[in-house]
Amino acid sequence: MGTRLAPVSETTKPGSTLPAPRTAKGQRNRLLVIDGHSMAFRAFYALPPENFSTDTGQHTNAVYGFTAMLINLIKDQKPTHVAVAFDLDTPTFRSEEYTEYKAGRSRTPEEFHGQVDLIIKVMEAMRIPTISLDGYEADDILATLATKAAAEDWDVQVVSGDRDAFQLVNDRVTVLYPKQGVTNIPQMDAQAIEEKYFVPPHQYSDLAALVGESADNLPGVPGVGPKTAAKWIKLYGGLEGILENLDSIGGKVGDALRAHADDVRRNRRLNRLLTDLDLPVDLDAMVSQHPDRSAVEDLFDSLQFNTLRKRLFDLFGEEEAEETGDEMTPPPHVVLTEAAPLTAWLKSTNQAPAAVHLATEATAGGTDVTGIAIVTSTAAAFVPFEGLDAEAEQVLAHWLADLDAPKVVHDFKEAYKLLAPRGLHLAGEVDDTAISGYLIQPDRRSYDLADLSQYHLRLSLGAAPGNASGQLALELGEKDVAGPAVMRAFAALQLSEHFAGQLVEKGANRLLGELELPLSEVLAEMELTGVAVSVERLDRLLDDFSKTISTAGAEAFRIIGKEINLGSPKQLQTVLFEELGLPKTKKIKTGYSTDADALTDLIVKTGHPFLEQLLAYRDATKLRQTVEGLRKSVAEDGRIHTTYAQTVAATGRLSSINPNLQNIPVRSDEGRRIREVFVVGKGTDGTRYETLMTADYSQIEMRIMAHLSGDEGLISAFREGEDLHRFVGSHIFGVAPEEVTSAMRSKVKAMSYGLVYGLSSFGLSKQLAISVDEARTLMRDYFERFGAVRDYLRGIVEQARKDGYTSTIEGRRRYLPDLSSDNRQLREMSERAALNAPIQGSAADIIKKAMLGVDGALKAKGLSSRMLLQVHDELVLEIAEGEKDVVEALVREQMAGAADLSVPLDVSVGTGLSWHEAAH
DNA sequence: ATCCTCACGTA
DNA sequence: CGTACGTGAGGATG
Repeated sequence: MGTRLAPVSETTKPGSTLPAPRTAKGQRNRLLVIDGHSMAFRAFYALPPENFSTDTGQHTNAVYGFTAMLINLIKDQKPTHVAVAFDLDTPTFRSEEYTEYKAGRSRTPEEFHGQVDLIIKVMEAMRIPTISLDGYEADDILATLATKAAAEDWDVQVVSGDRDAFQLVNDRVTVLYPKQGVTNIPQMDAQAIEEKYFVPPHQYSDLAALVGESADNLPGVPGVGPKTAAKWIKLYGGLEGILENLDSIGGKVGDALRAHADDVRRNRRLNRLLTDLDLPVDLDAMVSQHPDRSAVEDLFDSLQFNTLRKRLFDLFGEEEAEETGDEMTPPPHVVLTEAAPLTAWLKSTNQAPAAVHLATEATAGGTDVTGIAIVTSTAAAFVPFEGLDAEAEQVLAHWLADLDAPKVVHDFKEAYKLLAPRGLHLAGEVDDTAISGYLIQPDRRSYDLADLSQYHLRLSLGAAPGNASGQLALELGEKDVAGPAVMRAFAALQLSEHFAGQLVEKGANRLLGELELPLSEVLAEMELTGVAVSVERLDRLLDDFSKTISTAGAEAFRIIGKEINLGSPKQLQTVLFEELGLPKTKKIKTGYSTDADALTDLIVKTGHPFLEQLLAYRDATKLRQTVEGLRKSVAEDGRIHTTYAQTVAATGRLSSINPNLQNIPVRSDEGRRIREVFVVGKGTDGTRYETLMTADYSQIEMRIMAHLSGDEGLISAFREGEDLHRFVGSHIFGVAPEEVTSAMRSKVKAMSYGLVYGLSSFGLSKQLAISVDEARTLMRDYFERFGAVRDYLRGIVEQARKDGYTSTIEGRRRYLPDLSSDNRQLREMSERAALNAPIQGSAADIIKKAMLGVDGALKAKGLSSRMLLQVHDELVLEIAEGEKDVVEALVREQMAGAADLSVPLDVSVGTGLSWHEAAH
């Protein structure tokens, strides 16, 4: 949405209604006005477009440079008022008088397109007015504003790359004229102009009329430069005097002047900036405001301006924190260390929802809990752990574990894990604001409490406790532990109330209460448990892979006759494409790709021996890297404790970090050896574990596709337990199932899975190394046989475009606003996401439900076996002695029963002493 | 120190 | 010109 304003016919308000020229602080107002197009162009040429583009191919170098410049200017100049003026593409009075005006400029480069609109959007998000006026140039707007503001005794800074602005300079007005790029913008005051052009600012336009301005395609008098022009101006008191005394100027330049006198008069008419336009915006509307946080978040997200976002928020952050409204403060808190008052306080909450936030402190070993803040809508308390008497701890422990004491926590799983080692069990969770925030907006970058509070509540929490400023306070012995923790608990409570309505509106309440919240405790337990590894095996693998690396590396160096860093794509590009002169591969941002696909291609084409060694080297380094990471992650207890991120994947999947146990190699033999290091653990409190068990869904995504599309063919294939790809292949190729060759089967398999991702015939052709024609025929035949699949896929996108979101079988939504973007790449990306989200997301729903079921069944039966890992469609369990059969039965039952689809959910189960052995 | 790009592992 | 992730190295930037 643009803010370009239509020309106005009414006169603007008289100057008397302008705001007082002085701010409350008694300082003079400072207006910063910017020539938008001119600075956008400067920024464009200062930064290489190829380094600034979004994933969708929109170039952003001008937007970036402009925004960075603006942030710097605001920081340095501290204006009280800001505005940006833009030219329109319509004719101006200048081009109407002189058709050649600004002609001869080279066409705007392709990469510049769209960037001015984006700059306007940025201005909107920053709450800076943008002004343009039909028939006039931005410079005229600047001149009018500068004149008005100066008349009110304001200071004015005009930012423009156009020298015509120099005529505006006076005691109050300076011009910031970029020398080079957009970082070096010297101030041009009267003195600077006089030094450079030998005339005072008010006569600069006289001089420019004589000399000419090539940027505007205004030719001057041949042979006359600034020095001559200045001499004449001085002599005759200005251009008027010169033109009156044309005849008395001698020499060749005198003749030239007489010959071009009309040009000079025209130049002077055109370069005079108008200072009396009727502008539709008052000066007081330009008062500097804080950016619209959420708009900036969203916009900078799509522009991928991560650094700038930080710089912008840093700039406004401090002030904003000061301005946090009084209504957004927690109730005053009491500090409770004794049992009686604690009991009384907890009782007085009357079982109203209480937000719980842990005060923590970073220690060498990790994070220590120092106390707990408990905040209800009417009261707040802080319970420090130090000095807490045993009885009080009992009271606290009881309350924390009380299912009837409803609690709001931000990141419940983390709190649960922090309390567990102290023997404290956290229960009664009614909301986790990280998760509810995620369900409402599943594609946010961060669900940090401070970010969410800022975004949803406009509440600034300030820096997280435990940073540098906290440290300083600690040294001074006055660290306030309770205050920040209470504040954060309060923020979580506010957020929870804020989210309640939205959750209902978005149909996410059940998903939260019945799936995600209970799951967070299950995940917490899995993370605490961890998975046992054999350090000996890890070390052996490290050795083996290192040997392969040295051999392959040495051989690679021998072949090319020198040593380079094989891990540097840049150096590889030089060797491959320049020195060895191999054929070019697919283009990437920084040149030509050296990825495995490209290298394999090159092997086929050239058979160069270096490539093979390089691939072997790459393989081995990747594997070693994985092993090294695992090695570093082994905890004291000999187990690896991953962390599951429950609010990261926009589709509803979990992700695994520190380390990622969801991407342990499985496809190659060498890679699979890594799965041998994950072993059954020893067990502790009397329980002995005998084996690992893996249980996975077979072809869950295709089954969901069959269910959602209702395709009779697919459904009956699954119901009859046929080999899906063979079945589909026989239909597409028109042969009996047993006549489907492995080549046919793999084509069909690729296509089936491709469909789930929104694969195009082009993509299919590339993946199968067949012609686009053949791929197209293949797809056509597929859809002919399985028409409901095509209808379903089409319907998904249509529905999502209409609703703005897709839904999974459990009602989990993914919002896809870009489905109606006019940027094709953006739109098509969203279309593919729309195809995939219901399927991937439904699979995520199903396995999450299954995990709750398995966990519940294990507990109900009093078994000691436990879940360790989840890898999207697979669960890994550690089986206690004698429990194998009963666990296998319950796992099958719970996993298969996690959803009621029109096709069965097949589960395959295996056991073994290592993850590798347990695979099947 | 911090950010981005490339490459590559999984489902 | 196939979705969803996380990690680490190199290299450019501050």
